[in-house]
Amino acid sequence: MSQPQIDSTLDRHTQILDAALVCFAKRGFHQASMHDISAEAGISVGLIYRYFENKDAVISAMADRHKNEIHEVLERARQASSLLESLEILFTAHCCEDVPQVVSAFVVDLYAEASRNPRVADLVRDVLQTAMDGVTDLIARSPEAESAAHGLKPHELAELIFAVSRGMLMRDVLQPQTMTAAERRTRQLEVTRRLWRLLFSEKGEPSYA
Amino acid sequence: MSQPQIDSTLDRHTQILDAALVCFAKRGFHQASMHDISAEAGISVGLIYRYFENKDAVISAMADRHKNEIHEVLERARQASSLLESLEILFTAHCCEDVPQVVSAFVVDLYAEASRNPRVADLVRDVLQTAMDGVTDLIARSPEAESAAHGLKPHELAELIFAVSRGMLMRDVLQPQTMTAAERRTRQLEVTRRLWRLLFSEKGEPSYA
DNA sequence: TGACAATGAATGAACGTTCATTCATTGTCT
DNA sequence: AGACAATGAATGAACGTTCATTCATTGTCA
Repeated sequence: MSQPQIDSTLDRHTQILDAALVCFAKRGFHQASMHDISAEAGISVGLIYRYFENKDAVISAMADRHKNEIHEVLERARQASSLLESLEILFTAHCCEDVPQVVSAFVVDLYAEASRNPRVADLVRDVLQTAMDGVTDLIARSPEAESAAHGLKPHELAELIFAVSRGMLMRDVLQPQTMTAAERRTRQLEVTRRLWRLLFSEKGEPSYA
Repeated sequence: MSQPQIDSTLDRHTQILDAALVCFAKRGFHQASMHDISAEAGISVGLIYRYFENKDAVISAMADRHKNEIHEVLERARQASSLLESLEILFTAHCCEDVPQVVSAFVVDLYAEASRNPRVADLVRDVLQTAMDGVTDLIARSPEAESAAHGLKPHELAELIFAVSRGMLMRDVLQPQTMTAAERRTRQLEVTRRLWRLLFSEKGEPSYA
């Protein structure tokens, strides 16, 4: 009744993008065809073009949505009660079972695309900068970080943290598809805790609070 | 004179693969056409098919060559006189100015490809495992690693090191193309030294030998 | 209310293009 | 001449994109 048009339009958009995410993760941006996406979404090809100008626009919209999702993850990380917990949220965001917020294969593809598409590169750089600023801030405010950290500045630590995060994401795409989201999550958490121990625990001191 | 056939065949192979690397890095595996590659190599399309069964075979051969290059890098790292130097070699291998041994965009693409092509995934996993075993060994033998390392085992340290390495590689593809190899190298080295400081230096102790 | 007009979401066959691949032909040696 | 390297026009499949057409829904009259 209320805004039936706008609602259904938004639904169509997300419906198409959801389908696109599946297809892109499965076949990659340029191997996934518009027919694949329409089939996955259960609609006709032509209808996609009512909502997106062309295939590039679908890719751009996906990238934009990714940006928003990263911001949400960052917001959740910011509200965590400890720095370790924040890191755990950041490192495991891409292996959620429910809404596949961030799918590893998609992100790796996104970076690959960024390497040759300046528009995508700008967007990814922007997302990264925002997220890194957020974590830098998180570290600067954190009591744990003060004592440890080997004399490294917060932004230097953030840079390392994000490097590890991206690196684990890349590692994740090599995992056989049989691995469940829960198993991936466990692996990620192990590495996160090791990194945390390295970054913020006193030498020799056991790191469990 | 001596083995003119085998020699020229080998040359053609590397000539085609060199061209393919340029094209793949520039456009990606599936956007780079066989015509692009033939033009880059300065030969005809048909000739590629004399040396490679099809496009997939070119991609596989590229992956194989990447494997060998990684092995060479690892060998160089192994012969370094200190662990720090080894790490520096591993982290900067992809921003060589001369022979572009490992090009960031290509490797990111390789991982993207691995996420959907099991053959490529097996190969990349294998390369990674070998390299990580090598570094684990390097760490285990290193005198620096004994005292520090926060109680982490060598293979856990190696895992972190490779995560950072991959993460920096991903970061590298976001750098504007205007950045020279030397500038990239400098950036990489900065991060490498920070990581090293974190991993192996005594708390508070300045890390320059 | 019931008949009819208008709308625009949705379809999918068709179009032009691009691409991987083939192969008849040409060039280049000994 | 014979053998092999190399060419690039030709082929057909697959792709992104378009658009004439359908039809359920909504609005408008009597």
